[in-house]
Amino acid sequence: MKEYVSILKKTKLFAGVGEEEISAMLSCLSARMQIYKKGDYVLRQGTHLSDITILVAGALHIQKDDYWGNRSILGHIGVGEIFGEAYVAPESGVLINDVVAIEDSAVIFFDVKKIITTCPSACQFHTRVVQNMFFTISEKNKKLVQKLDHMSKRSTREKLLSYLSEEAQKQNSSTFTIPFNRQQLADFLSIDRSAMSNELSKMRKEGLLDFEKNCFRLL
Amino acid sequence: MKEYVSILKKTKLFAGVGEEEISAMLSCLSARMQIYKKGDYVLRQGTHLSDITILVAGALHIQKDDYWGNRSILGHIGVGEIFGEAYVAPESGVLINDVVAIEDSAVIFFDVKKIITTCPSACQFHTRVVQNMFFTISEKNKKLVQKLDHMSKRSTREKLLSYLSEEAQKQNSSTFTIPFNRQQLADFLSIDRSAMSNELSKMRKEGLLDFEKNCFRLL
DNA sequence: ACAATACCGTTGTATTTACAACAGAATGGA
DNA sequence: TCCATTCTGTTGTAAATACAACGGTATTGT
Repeated sequence: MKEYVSILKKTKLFAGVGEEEISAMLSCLSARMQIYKKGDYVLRQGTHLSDITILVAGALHIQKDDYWGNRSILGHIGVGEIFGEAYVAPESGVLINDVVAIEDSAVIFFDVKKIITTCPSACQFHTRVVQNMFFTISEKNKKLVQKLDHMSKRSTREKLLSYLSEEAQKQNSSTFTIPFNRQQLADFLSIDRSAMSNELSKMRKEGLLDFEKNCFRLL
Repeated sequence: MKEYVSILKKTKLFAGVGEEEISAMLSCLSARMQIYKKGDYVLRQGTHLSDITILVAGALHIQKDDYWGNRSILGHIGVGEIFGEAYVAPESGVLINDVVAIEDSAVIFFDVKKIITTCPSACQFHTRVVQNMFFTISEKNKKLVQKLDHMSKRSTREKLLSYLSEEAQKQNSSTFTIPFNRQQLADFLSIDRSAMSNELSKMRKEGLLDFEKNCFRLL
């Protein structure tokens, strides 16, 4: 786990906390790490989770497959992001999505109860981490609201533009890359892949945008 | 504000805290209350918010209207529920939705920073409230994930069944009422009202469910 | 009590989307 | 390098949805 402390230091969860304090807290909070190969399930729908988790290497998708194999992707988790935050409350029930490694990945699990019930004055930086976690979950919340905003659009084109605009804004550039291939983007926006490809082509013809692979530019 | 302490006592945010402690905390946290008439805007898209808010009377909708007057409803807030939790983080930006009173309502605003930065040992129950708020935001998070689950369904029928099933489960009964009229339900699920009415009728004919006004029964 | 308004279901038509199939390009492994 | 696999854009058709319009029924306010 030691090798990832420098990664943790850069995350929002540990913002303002030094590497040594992080190391100390890892044992104090009885954190455990797990390695996954591309394609492995990190968490499975229907199971319980009482940990908060943070990705320190690789990338994950939070997704769900129905009976007919139709997949819908709830979100993409990059290095430094947390997940499982919707299930920290007691009686929050079971997971309603799978979490899958789309690259070789490493995940650290923290016992949530230890984080929030241990007296914050125990470690000097504990208070800070509690605050950070608070804000992180709130940000996550906003992300979900934004995704709902895309999904509430009625047409394929509107959904695409809504999502791409947000990415451009988030990456602070009209040229940006997205963490999805075509099928994944379609599954993320809950639209048909071929219809989406079609719409992208039309928009390119109309001069609204340009793209190559997963790199896009809004015009 | 005094008259709503008994309401606050029943909320998840103040679970485990007595009425007297709540009264004490209200001033300690410099809470302020605001009254709204049906139809009033509680919060407006594009503005900043650094408070966490709790509804103590009435009902609210979190919604958004586009240029053409098409409305989409993100969520319904009932008495005891919090809102604005997605914007407590510093630099979380401006609101992307309006919050509107759909009945005469009363809202209490708390300064988030005071809640989480004041030393939790100051008031005996402060720690408890911080934990409660933590869990409440997490639950809110789960709610959003569930709504995304409905919205990711491809057809009108699937969206309806997904939503109605969740309501039945939440209210622990196959007979239940929903807090929306038809137009609002359509705006909530991002589908066409007439198509929805049509689909509901079909499902009733098929014996899948029954309904009258906003009272439904799954069969 | 009555008028005005809002709500709900229904229908028909135009538009959009889903689905299936395919070919060329890119990618990855042996 | 070559073969198998995946990824992407395109097309045509079937199916679903959006939109507009309408009448009947509640609801509201005066």
